[in-house]
Amino acid sequence: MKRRNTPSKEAVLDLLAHTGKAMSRDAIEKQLEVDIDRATIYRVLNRFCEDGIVHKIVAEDGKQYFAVCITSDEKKIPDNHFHFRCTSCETIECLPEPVHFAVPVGYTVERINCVLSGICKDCS
Amino acid sequence: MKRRNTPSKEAVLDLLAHTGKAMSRDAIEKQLEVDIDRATIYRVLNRFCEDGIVHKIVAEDGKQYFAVCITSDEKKIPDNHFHFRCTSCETIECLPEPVHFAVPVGYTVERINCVLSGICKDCS
DNA sequence: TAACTTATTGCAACTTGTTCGCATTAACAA
DNA sequence: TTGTTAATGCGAACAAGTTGCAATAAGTTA
Repeated sequence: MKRRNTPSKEAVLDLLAHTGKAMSRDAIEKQLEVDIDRATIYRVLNRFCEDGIVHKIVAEDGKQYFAVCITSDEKKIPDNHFHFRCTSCETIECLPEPVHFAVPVGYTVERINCVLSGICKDCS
Repeated sequence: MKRRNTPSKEAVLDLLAHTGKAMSRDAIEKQLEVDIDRATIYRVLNRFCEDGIVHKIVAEDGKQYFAVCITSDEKKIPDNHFHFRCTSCETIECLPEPVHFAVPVGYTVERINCVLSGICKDCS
């Protein structure tokens, strides 16, 4: 199933690329000038995830947040990185800090979801 | 407000202590012989969290999981530790692996929520 | 042991995040 | 220009978690 370009996809991706932070569906919906349906936003975002254009983080509030993956050219953010969730301004950003871990023998890690939360530099 | 001992609290804590893993509310509810209301289970668990008896993890499925905190005597699990979620047997366990991280200046970390997911040794 | 205070429970209703079915619309290739 | 089918909007459905309230029961005090 080949992908098609639509105004919705473009608007969402533009927004994510500009803010640079990880955003929840309702944050995206609010910041968009155009009105896009809830379900559509989720579908667009999940498609981006499948295509490796954005990645999804689940914070301790149980909500999904989406952020663009940094392209390999200007790779400032490693594949496995920490995320920082500011409980004051309610934003989530990707930290350049890579996640190092080791698991006991026999365990296979397929995905990681690491979120540090607290107060960011702008709010402290 | 002083805490009271009730059969519900005891049953939930016993279960968590025995399995040693982090469990979701519905897993707890299913494994209990006694019938305890959804809301009650959440209230019991959240009270345990407040009292520092159990800790809460939010996995990438957006659900809350609760596990007993290891007491300081036999401290095998450090305060900040990784969690491993097996997507096959759907269990979450605390790993002895501590989480090491550094944040940019100006950031204050108050809580961490780190979950690795994949296949555990029993399922591989 | 009886009376009393209030933490705890069960129930039902509610909120919120996310997904799904389906008919309609619109990319884009032929 | 036409045809295929991916993408959308809408409403309903679903699930996790919370909340209000009246009823129950722990544990303290008399």
